[in-house]
Amino acid sequence: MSEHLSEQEIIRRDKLKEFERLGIDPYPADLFEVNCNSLQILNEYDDEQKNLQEVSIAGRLMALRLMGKAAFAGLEDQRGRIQLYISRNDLAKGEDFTLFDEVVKKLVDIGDFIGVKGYVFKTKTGETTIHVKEFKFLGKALRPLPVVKETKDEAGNVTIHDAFVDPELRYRQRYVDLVVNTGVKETFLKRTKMIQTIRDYLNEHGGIEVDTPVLQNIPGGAAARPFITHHNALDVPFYLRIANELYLKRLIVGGFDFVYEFSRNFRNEGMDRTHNPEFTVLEYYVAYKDYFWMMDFTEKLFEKIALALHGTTEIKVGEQTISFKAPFKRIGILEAIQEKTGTNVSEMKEDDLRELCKKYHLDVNNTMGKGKLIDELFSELCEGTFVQPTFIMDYPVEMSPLTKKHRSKAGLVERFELMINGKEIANAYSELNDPIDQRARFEEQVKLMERGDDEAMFIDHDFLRALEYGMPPTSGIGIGIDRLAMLMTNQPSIQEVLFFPQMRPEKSE
RNA sequence: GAUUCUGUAGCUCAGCUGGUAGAGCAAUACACUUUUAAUGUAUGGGCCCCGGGUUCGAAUCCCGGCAGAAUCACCA
Repeated sequence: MSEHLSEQEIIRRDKLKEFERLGIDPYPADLFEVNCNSLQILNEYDDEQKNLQEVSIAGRLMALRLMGKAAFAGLEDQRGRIQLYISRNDLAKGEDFTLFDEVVKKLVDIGDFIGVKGYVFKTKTGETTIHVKEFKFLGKALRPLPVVKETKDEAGNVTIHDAFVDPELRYRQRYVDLVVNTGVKETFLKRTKMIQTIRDYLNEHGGIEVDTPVLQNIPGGAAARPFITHHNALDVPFYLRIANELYLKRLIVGGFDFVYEFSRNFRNEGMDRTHNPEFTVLEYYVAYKDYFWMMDFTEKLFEKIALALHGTTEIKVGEQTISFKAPFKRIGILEAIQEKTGTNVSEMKEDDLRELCKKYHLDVNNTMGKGKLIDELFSELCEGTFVQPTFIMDYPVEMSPLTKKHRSKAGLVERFELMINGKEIANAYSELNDPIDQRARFEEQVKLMERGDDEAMFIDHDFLRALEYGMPPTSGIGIGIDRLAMLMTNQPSIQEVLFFPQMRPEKSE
């Protein structure tokens, strides 16, 4: 860190010496008893009853207006902001006015932590305020916070002055963003509530939350480039997981009927407003179920989340209003392509599919098999058009090496993806539990790899061994938690729903 | 990875065809016991992202870095 201090930082450091001179510890160790919060006071204070006459509250000083022998301050705690009224006489100890004249008027800065005790009242202008009787300094801020102010016009429209908006500063110094920008905390609290809702729902239905390895010998369960690392004692490479699917299925083999994990996954790929190198996927696997059951179960979950967060199933996302009311629309991928292009691709050969892709100016090459070409057609021409929640069903077998073959449609598998607002939010299937078929599918992947597909899967022999011991029919799903959080909080970028989105390291000085 | 735009005070931003810096808020000092973007008066604060070049002279023009944003490509 730079040794260079700004004028304001030097002044704040000098104030520490003043505290010392006055015998006040600017970083006291003892606890400060808090008996309420700002939101409670604003909600519960009744000027007729004169309740809340002994409140004790602590937080960060975010505004200070000195008025000679009195002062108004804004105190911000976890729940919001409350005004304080501080008068010189109230803080006096006999004839000693040090606390007001020195501490409040000179040494306290915006950003400092303070604790106060007093009674609640309403000012002339009707603002609920704490009349401070006791004042305790709790912690000095040596760096000045950006000062963001709000004004309201007659219509009640809020104007924000000097907003702290530079995305780089906001993400690198999220702690400042959280302090200064109202609404940021709200987004993250909603994310937490969303995860709690999911956990409750899964637990209610018999789900068992588990943890499986992040460091894996074989990065399986998805098609993606992994991060690689090295274990010194064993002198072997390890991969950071790109998915946890194969481990959860091993647990189904082991006799658990319903397991789930919020899995932090890592993929060594590009980053943009919908991709972070580490991201969270919820996966759950339920024995003796198929993908139809999974659709029913999952749409109810989404409806529940919407209700828990917004009290309604209609949610505004950007320009769109999305209805999370179950049931969701269901359509086969081939039907979806036919709907958009007018071409029936179900009987087409690989070369014809490649020609069709070229007709739509899609970027294709010879390493792409039939399945990948269909996937290309769908994701380029169709995916973005599904705004309302829609289950896209029955994918080509080539793209789905871990999925059970369709019970009646040749060449397809029992898989669905859930599209919302033009994005894939979930991916699920009737799990492939035939070990001989699974081995053959892995071998297909090896051939793709030999053709140059750098995202084809590795063979996981231990996983095959597990399947050979027998796995019950099972349905499993993966849900992109960050993307779901973006939808549910109406945020346009993944960085807004991750506390600390990945960024290039700051240059050290 | 490609293209476009951006980088000036703690924060938000001005700064023209080149003449070595400005505003508001914040800070400092004084006044003010119900203010609320408090007010009034005064004051201080800058490696103009970094490194080269052109020039008598560069925040400004040119080249090269670095960092960020937006769009596109790959992916969830």
